[in-house]
Amino acid sequence: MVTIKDISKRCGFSTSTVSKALNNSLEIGQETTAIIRKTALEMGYLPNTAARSLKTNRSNNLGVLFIDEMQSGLSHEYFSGVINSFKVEAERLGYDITFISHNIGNMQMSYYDHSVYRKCDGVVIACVDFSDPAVVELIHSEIPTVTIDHIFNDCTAILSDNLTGAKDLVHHIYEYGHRKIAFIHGENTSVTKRRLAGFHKACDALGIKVPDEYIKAARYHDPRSSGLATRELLNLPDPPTCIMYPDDFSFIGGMNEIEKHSLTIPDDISVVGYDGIYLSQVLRPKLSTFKQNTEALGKEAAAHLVESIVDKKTYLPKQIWIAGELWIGDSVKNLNFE
Amino acid sequence: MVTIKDISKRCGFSTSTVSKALNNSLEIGQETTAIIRKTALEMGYLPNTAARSLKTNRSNNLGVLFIDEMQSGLSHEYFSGVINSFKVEAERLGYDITFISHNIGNMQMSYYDHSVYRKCDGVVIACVDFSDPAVVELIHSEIPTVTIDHIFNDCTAILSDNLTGAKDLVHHIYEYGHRKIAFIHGENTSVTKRRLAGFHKACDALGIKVPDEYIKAARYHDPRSSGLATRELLNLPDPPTCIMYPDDFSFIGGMNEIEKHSLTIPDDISVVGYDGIYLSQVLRPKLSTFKQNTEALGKEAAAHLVESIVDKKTYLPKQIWIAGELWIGDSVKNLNFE
DNA sequence: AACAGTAACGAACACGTTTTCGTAACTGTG
DNA sequence: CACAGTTACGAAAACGTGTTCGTTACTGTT
Repeated sequence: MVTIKDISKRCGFSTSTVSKALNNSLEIGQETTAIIRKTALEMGYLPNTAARSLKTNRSNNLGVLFIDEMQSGLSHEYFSGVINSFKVEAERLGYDITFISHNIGNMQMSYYDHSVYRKCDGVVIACVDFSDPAVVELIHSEIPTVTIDHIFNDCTAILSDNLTGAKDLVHHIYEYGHRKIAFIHGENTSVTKRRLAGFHKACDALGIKVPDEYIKAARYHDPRSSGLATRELLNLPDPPTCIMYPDDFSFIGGMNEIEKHSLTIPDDISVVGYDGIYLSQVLRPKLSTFKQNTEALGKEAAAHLVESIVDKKTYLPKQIWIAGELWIGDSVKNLNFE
Repeated sequence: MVTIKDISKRCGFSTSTVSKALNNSLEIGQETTAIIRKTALEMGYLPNTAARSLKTNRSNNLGVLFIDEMQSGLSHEYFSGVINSFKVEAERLGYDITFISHNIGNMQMSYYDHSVYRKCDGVVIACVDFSDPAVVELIHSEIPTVTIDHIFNDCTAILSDNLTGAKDLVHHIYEYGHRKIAFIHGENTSVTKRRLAGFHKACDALGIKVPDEYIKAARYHDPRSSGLATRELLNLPDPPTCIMYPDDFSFIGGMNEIEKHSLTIPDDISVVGYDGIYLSQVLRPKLSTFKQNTEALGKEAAAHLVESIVDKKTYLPKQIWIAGELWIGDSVKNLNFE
C-alpha cells in the first residue's frame, strides 16, 4: 500500500503539501502539483478511504434502503431498474453504495444506526413501508435522505408521475372507443392513490361513469390476485370491454383467466398493464402499458441526494416528478373501425 | 458521536481496557467487561468503522462484482436472487456489501483497484465476462474471491449443477414418452457447455439419437432469438415433440411462435424451461422447468467467502456444486396414455 | 530601503481505534 | 517468606489522512 508519506519521500515535498496537491488545493503551486500528481500516478497511489473518512467524517458512500423481505425488492424489475440507475449515477459522481439493513452480525440495529455505523453520507429510500417508525427515524435524522415514490415533509422525493400515467392510459383506451373500463389496482399505498385519482379524473373529464364493481383491489406483482379480480369482472352481467391491471406482471394472472373463459385479447377483451417491463414487450399481443422511467428516477435520486450532501446548508427539499411514456401495443382493440 | 474515550471517562477504565472489553478479549475481567459493555449500550456507542478499518486493515465489507451493462444483471431474476441471498447471509455474518465497478467519479479504476480502494475483505464475482483481463487480475490478486458459475484455478467456485439439471429434464421428458427432443441453448459459456454435456449424456444413456438440426443456438434472456429458433424447429420436415429452452423467460418467444403456428402447449408440442423464475409458475400451462437454488448459491458464496477471509492462511479453494430441483408443470404432454 | 501583502510550503496535531508492552496486584508453591 | 507465575489493567504508539497555523521568500508600493 503506497501512502502519501511514500510520495512525500519520493519527491521531497512534505506530506501536507502532497495531501493538498492531491486535493487540488490552490495553496500549492501549479508545478509542484503537477510533479506530485505525476509521481502519485506512477506509484499507483490509492487514497486510504478509512483514514480519509476518519478525518473528514465523510465516506463517499451512499446507503440504499429497500425492503428485502420475500426478496421482492431486487427481483421486481421496476425497483431493480431504479436501483441500478441510481448506482450508475452515484458511481459517476464518485460515490459507492452500500445496502442498509437492520441486522448486521448478531447486532440488531436500526436503519439509522446502520447508516451511521457505515458513515453513509446519504441514504435513498425506496420500496419500504413508509409508516415504519424505523424508516421515519432515519428520514427525520440529520442524515440527508431522498425517498422514491413517497412524499415526506422536509425530504426530497423522486416520484413517478402515476396520476398522469393512469390518465394517459384511460385517454388512450377512450380514444379507441371504449366506455366500459375496469381498473384493478394494487394495495393501498400513495402510488395506488395517485393512480386511482388519475383514473377517476380522466373518467370524469371524459364523461365516463364508472360503476363501483369495475374497481377491484388486488396486489402488485401478484398474478393470482389479479386473476381472481379478472374472473369477477368477466362474470359481471355487464362486463367491461377493457381492464387496466396493477402492473404488467400481474396481467399474467388476468391473461390466464381470460384464456380460461375462451376469450382472446384484444378481440374479445382489451387490457393494459403498467410499468413497461421487458416482459410486456415480448408478449403477443404486445401489451399496451405505461412505461415508468426507471432510469430517470434512479439518476435523479442520486443526483439530488448528492446535491443535498454537498450543499447541506443551503439545500432545500424538493419534489421531482418523473414523467413516463404511454407505450401503445396491440392489447387494446380499436372499436372505431367496426 | 460517542467514542471509546467517552466510555472510558464514564466508567473509569482506560481506553485500552474499553477497547479490549468490547472486543471480548479474555484479558479483561468478567466484571469489568460487563460494566463496560453495559455503559457502552447505555450511551448508544457505535464503533467507528473508519478508525477500526484504518487500524486493522479490515473493513467488514464484501465486494460484489457483476456486469451492469444493459442493466441485465440486477433485472435477471436468477442473479438478483443469488445476490439477494448473498446479501442476507453476508449481513448475518457481520458484513456489508458494496458494488464493485470500474469507474468511480472521473477516475477510471480496475476492479482490483476499486476493491482495494474500498478495502473489501473479499469479493464475489458473478455474471461477468470471465475472460476479461480485469476480472482475471482481481481473481489472481491477494484479495479473497469466490466465483459463481465459473471455475478458476485457486479460487473457490459456487456452481449451479447445470449438468444434472439438463439431464433431469431430459429424463423427465423421456419418461413422458418423448423421443424427439430439441434443445435451444444459450450463448457459449461454461454454463451452456455443462447443460449441453448433460443433455447429450442423458440422450446417449437413453439411446436417443439427436439429429444436429435439433440443437439450436440462441441467447439467454432473449425471447426473440428463442422465437426464431423455435420457428426453425417447427418448420423441420420431422419436427421435435418437445423443445427445451435456454431459460424460462426466453420461452416467451417460443410461446408466441408456437401460437402463431396455431399449435397449443402441451397438446401439439411440449416445452420445458430452465431457472424456475416466478413467471414460470404463473403461466398457464404451468411451465415444467429446472429450479436453480439461487438461495443456496448466494448463501454458500457468502459463507465460503467469509471463511476464506477468516482462515486466510489455511483455507483451500473448493468447488461447491449446488443441486437444483425438477419442477414438473403442465407443459410436457404425457404420451404414455395415448 | 522599508514595508505590507501574498504565494508556497512544512510542522504538528487530531480523527478513533487496536495492539504491544509494561506493571502492579494477586495466587499458589516450596 | 521468597519466588515464579498469572491475572487485570494502563500508557503509548501507530494506522494514513486533512487541516490549522507558522514561516519563509518573493512581489510591488511608497
